Amino acid sequence: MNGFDETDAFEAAIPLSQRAMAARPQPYLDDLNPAQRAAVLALDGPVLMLAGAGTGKTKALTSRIVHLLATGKARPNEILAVTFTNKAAREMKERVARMLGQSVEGMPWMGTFHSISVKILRRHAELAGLKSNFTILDTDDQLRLMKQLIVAANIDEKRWPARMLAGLIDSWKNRAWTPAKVPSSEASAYNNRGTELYQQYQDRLRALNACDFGDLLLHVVTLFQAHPDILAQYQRWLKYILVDEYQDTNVAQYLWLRLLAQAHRNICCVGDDDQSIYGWRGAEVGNILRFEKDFPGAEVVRLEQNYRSTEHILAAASGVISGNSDRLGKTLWTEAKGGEKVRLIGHWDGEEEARWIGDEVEALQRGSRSMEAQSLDHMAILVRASHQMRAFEDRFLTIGLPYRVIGGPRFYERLEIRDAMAYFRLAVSPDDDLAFERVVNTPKRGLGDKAQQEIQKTARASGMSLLEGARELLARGGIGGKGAGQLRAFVDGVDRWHAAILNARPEVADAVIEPMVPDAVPQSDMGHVRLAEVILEESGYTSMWQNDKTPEAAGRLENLKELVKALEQFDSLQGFLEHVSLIMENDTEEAAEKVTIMTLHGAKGLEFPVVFLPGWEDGLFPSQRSMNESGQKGLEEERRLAYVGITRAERLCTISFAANRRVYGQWQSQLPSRFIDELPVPHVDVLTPPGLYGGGYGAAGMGGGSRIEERATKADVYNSPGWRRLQDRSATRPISQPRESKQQVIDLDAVSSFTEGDRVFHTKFGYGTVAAIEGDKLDIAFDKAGVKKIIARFVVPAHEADDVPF
DNA sequence: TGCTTTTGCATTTTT
DNA sequence: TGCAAAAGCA
Repeated sequence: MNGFDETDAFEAAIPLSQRAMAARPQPYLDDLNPAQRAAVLALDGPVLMLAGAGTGKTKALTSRIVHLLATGKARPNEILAVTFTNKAAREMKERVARMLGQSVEGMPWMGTFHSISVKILRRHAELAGLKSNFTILDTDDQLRLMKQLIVAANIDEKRWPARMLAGLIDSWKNRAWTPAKVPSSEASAYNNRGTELYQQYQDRLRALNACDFGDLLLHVVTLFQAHPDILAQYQRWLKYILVDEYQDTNVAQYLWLRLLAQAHRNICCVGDDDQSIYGWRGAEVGNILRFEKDFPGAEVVRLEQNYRSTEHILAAASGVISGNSDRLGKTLWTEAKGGEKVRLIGHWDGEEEARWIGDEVEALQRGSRSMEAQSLDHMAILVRASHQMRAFEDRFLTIGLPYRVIGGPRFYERLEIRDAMAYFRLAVSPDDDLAFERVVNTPKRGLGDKAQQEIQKTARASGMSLLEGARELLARGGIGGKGAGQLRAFVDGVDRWHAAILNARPEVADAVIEPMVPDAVPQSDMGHVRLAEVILEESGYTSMWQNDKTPEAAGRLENLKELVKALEQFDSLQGFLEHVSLIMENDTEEAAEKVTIMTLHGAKGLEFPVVFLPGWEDGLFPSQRSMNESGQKGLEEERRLAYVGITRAERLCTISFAANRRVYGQWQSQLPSRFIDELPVPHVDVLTPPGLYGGGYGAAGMGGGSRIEERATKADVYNSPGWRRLQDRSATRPISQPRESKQQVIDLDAVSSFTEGDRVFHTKFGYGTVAAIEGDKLDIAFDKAGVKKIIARFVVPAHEADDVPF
């Protein structure tokens, strides 16, 4: 048992001289506005800081920490400061350090819910039925485990997918329900077998000495509930609690906090109910709405002065969010007057929208608008769903506009990285069965389903790990032919690597707590880095990719190299594994200037001078699914998402929608988002239909390039049903010209305007792609009709043809 | 076992 | 439409 050695966290060196701090003047207070100062000064008792977008919440939060230290109310190791993301935790650390003028190594309780939970849980693992060196499973492992249970339970995995079970169990854990506590109202979940499988899953996890993410919080909560003495110790230690993004807490996190805070009640929650956008993953807006009831006598401070956006942008955002009920209510204001109104523009279809935004980005980059030239880094396109990104990527690729997509696959989620990590896990703990399964036949060792099932059976029969099972199977010759030799080599390899780890650092044999984030100087022994290379070499994993001739192989080897390099910053393999299981991020900040494309969710907490918000169409945004599944609640969350989107913009915010959009390959006519009607008219500029300048088919300047500057004089144009206007537009928009002249336009430009790869439409053959060009004849690969040779003037660019009948 | 064809499906995502 | 996973085939 490793009870309270009181080593790292509690007895950590306290780098600050309390007396010096207390005597020092407090210049950080002068930097704050009255509301911020009030939030900082109210150190004792419960405080709810309602911080609107861009109101300097992090500043207030960090000042508060500094103030706690400066007044001597708390020592650095007595402050619990919780965030959701590692990024937020890092930022807070950096800012506190900067304000103090020294490092925050003495603040061990500043981190994410999960990282702090791990720290607590490792100390008391045995009380949760685990060993302190438990592993943290990733989603992959989780699903694999559940699949096994589902198969074992004779459930048709088609009808009841593992994903569904995973989601269900996750939602239960978010509500802090252990299997025993799942209410009977949930009994019908997952074909009536949800609770049963949940129990089995937890049993399996315990047997594997593993946790999933939900467990980290859940175990801590149940631990605190079952052991008041332990809870009391933490309550005594953690005198002051600060919580960021409180509106995003789920029930488990809420209980976690309440348990820790209930003794001294020095809890300061910072959040914005209007920015609660994670209800679908368990966040309870109710937590923040209920704060004053939970903590009677709480001081509520509103930060409403906004330092980010222009008044028009704020007014537009306020107008939209005011449509929600159940708000705590805030009114953002700014001293900055003037600026551009929020721009609103409708487009014919999604492609045109992408084209127009691309052109706008370029115009802004050149500085040809009323704004000085803007770096691409200052511009962002924020979409509701990631599939919307494609249109922009396509367009930006064709015009050569550098962009970055945030939210792609992460480094640590890549196949090769997970494989390599599984090898490391196996080396660290050879009884990690999930890791074993993952790599026992990667690279191919001739161990197919049959051989693996034999191993499983042997292991299960004598209740040992898969590695031991394999060992025994080999010993009694239960496995034949070529697989045997390779399995032998694999088992020996794992033994060797494990021995190497024990050798290098004998003291970690029983998994003493490793520092969570290994700061600063790595130890001089390069043992584990070399060992990692050796593992990848000896296992044949590296050569597997070297022999692979697919185009991705080179990249994968690169990634592996990067992984090994990342190891250098840690002082052991297990320290690294711990870090990675909690920190799944890839923040490769590239130097080159690029426009950012990301989801609205991903944009929370960020800001950009110029923001584009495309796809404001009912069904897409607000998302139909959200409304179907969660009704009014869903709609309100979507509205908050709109609010988040608008408030990301500092100076220029452009909202757009398209009349037609291809949804799963089908053309659909779209209605402008209902949120558009909620934009307050005086703060919106309605742009008339865009001209086509530099558009696709070589007709630069043709359609009257300056049309873009025209603005509707009647601001309420968009109050009329938007789609009617769009119908009108379909008749008058410059590029289509009056119908009769269309043919002529094509005649003039057909030959030069098509290039290979263009999408075209033919009245008889339908849609196709230009495969080759010979003079005025095109080889076109039609989607339905095969390849045909067509005279150019008989086809039109595909987007020209998309006059969807109303 | 590995490749090709077919089918089914399709928000938002952190830890 | 386009992708990923599963079935089907050599």
